[in-house]
Amino acid sequence: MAQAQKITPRAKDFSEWYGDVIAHAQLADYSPVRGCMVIRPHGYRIWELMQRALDDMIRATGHKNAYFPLFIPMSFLAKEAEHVEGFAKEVALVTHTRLRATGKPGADAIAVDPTSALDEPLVVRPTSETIIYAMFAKWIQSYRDLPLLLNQWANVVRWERRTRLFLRTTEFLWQEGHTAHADEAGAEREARTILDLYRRFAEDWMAMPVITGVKTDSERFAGALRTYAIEALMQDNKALQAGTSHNLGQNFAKAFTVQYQTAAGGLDYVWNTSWGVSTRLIGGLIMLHSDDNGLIAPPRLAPVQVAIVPIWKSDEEQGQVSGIGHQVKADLEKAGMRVELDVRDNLKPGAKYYEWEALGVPVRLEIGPRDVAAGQVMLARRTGGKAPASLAEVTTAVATALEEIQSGLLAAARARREQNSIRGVDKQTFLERTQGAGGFLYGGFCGQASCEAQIKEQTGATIRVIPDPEFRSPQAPTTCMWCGMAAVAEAVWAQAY
RNA sequence: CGGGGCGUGGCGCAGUCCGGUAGCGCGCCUGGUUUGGGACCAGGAGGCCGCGGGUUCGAAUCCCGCCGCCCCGACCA
Repeated sequence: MAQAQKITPRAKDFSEWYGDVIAHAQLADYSPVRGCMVIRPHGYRIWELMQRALDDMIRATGHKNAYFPLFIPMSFLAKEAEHVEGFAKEVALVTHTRLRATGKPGADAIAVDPTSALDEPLVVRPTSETIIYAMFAKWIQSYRDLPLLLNQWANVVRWERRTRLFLRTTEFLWQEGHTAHADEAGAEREARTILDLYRRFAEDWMAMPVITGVKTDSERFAGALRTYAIEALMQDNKALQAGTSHNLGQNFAKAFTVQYQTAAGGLDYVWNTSWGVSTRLIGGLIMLHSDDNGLIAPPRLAPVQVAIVPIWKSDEEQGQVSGIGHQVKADLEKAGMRVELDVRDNLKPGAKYYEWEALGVPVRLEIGPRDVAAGQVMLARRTGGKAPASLAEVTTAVATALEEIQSGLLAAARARREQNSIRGVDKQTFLERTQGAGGFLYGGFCGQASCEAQIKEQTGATIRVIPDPEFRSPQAPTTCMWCGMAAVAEAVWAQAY
């Protein structure tokens, strides 16, 4: 019996499983350049669906899209002290503009033309604060120009030492929002609005429950006053920072002289925010929902929501079930669903099932002669379960299934997260969990950076966030779970991607 | 940058210890029979054995040098 290459089970090796799922679901492939990936059509479609939903939400909150250049003068990066510090070690530089033929054979046939050296090297953007605020300085004169609310969809490059498909690639796609406000309250409100937007997107579209909160200084964005984040817990009990929203204060405004005249006639610096989510979200989606049979895509972001597999023996049956398949496909598409009809005749139905499962398709409809006779189709859910559905009401049945799968995935992920969250940890429990099962560990924090650093060094766990009130434990911890000194806040620790 | 693996048809691997001119499974192509959970038969296509040197009558295999990739850590969306 022919068997396709199997996906490594999660329990055996989570990393291998992750890579296998991506390969089997045809989401991405390794590129010839180390650390870069090719996003294949099935993976890119997920990104497009994410983009569409997020873009609608970003517009609905008053933001406009723009596009800033890939190249940034190197000197710009130096203008904000913390910012350089944070990114200097991972930027790609353009130093020359030409190659020349050498007349040598093979790989030596071309070489950098030394006469083409740039006077000032260009940085390939690792993020766009510097170039955007340089432009803001030109565009903002008066309080009447504020707030300025922009977003861009772009690629950025960070020369990370170690990469991982979707989670940390040298080049990645993202959206980065950049705004300017007249006062601190405006910037703070904006940073919070976006954090909430990200949270809604994660939960409503990705079926990914997140906890929100503020980062400690050590995890703060380079150049920001405060960094807020949404954090999700993956199936292996490691945390994923899924999105960040920064209140930049006046740091960049001062570095790039972004000033405006106040209503009273004075001159003041603007308050900025920046925020982003990236193709990393796709990695989160994979690690959150998928199983040993491959991807499980939440219906709202599934490139294919319904796969129809006709089953036949004779030519006559083939014509019949295919005909009904086409009809069902048309009906579902009319209802706005993304549908594929699998009429390939070189594969048995079972082989097709495995394929569509690996691709993460939430609902599969099987139509065979027996179903035709009974006026029904078989509706199989990627998350488990198979039942007949009347042909007359198949659209409703599928729509219901998709909604239930979507909400079921969110509920399951939330239950798993809560099961793997421990509140009120003491040092002993903390050590046990970080060496073993992992998960979100809630406990008191003294606020000392040195304590935080020691915990990281000894356990690999970091404070993911100081959680927002909604996520805090009913009883606030009074002492630091590590050093025993008075706690200034409750923190959520985890080992993270 | 440290640690561990690995580079052999598209993919996954065997062959390497003990040199003799490349093999298996999947996939692919053609034809036929099949089709309710990964079909079968027959015929076929496809390989600078990572790269460069060396030893040898002869190198995937031995020696020297290089390069690359994946996984694990330190750094990060």
